[in-house]
Amino acid sequence: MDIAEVAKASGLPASTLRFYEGKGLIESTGRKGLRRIFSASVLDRLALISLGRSAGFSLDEISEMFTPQGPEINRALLSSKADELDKKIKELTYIRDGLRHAAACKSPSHFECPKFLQLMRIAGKNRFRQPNKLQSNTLRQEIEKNITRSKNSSE
Amino acid sequence: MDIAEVAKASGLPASTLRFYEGKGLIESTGRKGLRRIFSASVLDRLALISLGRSAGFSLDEISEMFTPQGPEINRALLSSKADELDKKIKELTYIRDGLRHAAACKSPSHFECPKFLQLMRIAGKNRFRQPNKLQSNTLRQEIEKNITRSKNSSE
DNA sequence: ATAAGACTTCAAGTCGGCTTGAAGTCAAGG
DNA sequence: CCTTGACTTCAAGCCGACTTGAAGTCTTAT
Repeated sequence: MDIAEVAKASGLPASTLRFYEGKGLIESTGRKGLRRIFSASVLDRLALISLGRSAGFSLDEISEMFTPQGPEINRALLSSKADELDKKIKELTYIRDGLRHAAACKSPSHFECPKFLQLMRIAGKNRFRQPNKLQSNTLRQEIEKNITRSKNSSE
Repeated sequence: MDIAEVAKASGLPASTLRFYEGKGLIESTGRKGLRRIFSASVLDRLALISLGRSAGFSLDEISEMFTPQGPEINRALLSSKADELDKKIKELTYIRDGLRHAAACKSPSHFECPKFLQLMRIAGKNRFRQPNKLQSNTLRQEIEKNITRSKNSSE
């Protein structure tokens, strides 16, 4: 497929596809003259990237998930990401309930509604000043530590 | 409280507080010389802003939730936001399950695992090329339409 | 053979959400 | 009183994720 076909099939502009290729997120299988040729499997990959983005992962994080440096790190990383998502889901659930309640509540100001405040407090637990980008360094380091540990213990 | 106290109590840097004030997200109750004075209630507000941010809302969206132009729009907006969150939560749940499965799955490549692909397909339903910022224009317009409609019908 | 038009590269621009820096003001303690 | 250091303003800078524009190359249809 050429880039226009991929663009159409994926819904992403060609500029984004080039950008992603530059970042190493996708690969073209070759060139015909200057023009990139993609295999259809790039569509799965793009779907996954899109999904990852919408789950709040950065492009760099997504490419980490894709490019396993060993067979294990990928799984560990994946499941750490799943845990992250799990926390996020719980948080969002509280916030959603808070919003729903606020929308229905008769209190003149939401700050005067104890139920709302409580939901917000639960939602805000152990999260204040969370960074813009998830600090995957820490995450990464943890995983690497684990792997090192398990390598060591198996030697 | 002066800005340093608010900063300490909220965990946000003073620069962010000034920035938020500039955006109209928070207000200082006065000045002492040049220095801003805040009332303690700004902390609730900041907690809410933080929460909203972590729910993925932009500062502009958050300020819309705060500044009701009528008594009704706020509730309608809030509950639209809750619906948005609900969709997001469902999506994230599928993605999380997908990641968990991928982490546990024996297939050499995730693309070869039918279960994973299926989860990803469900997660990806009706979402491809979702914008960076939620297009709250549309949302807003819808709400305004509703309000206009209900005003008209009640007149 | 040539012209249109789809592709290419690379640099620069955009947007949101802040942060940083320079230059100035002011309150409080010694 | 005067220094110090926490505050102030305003402009510019930064990061991620793209988009846009200019200038060039190729394919293809006539």
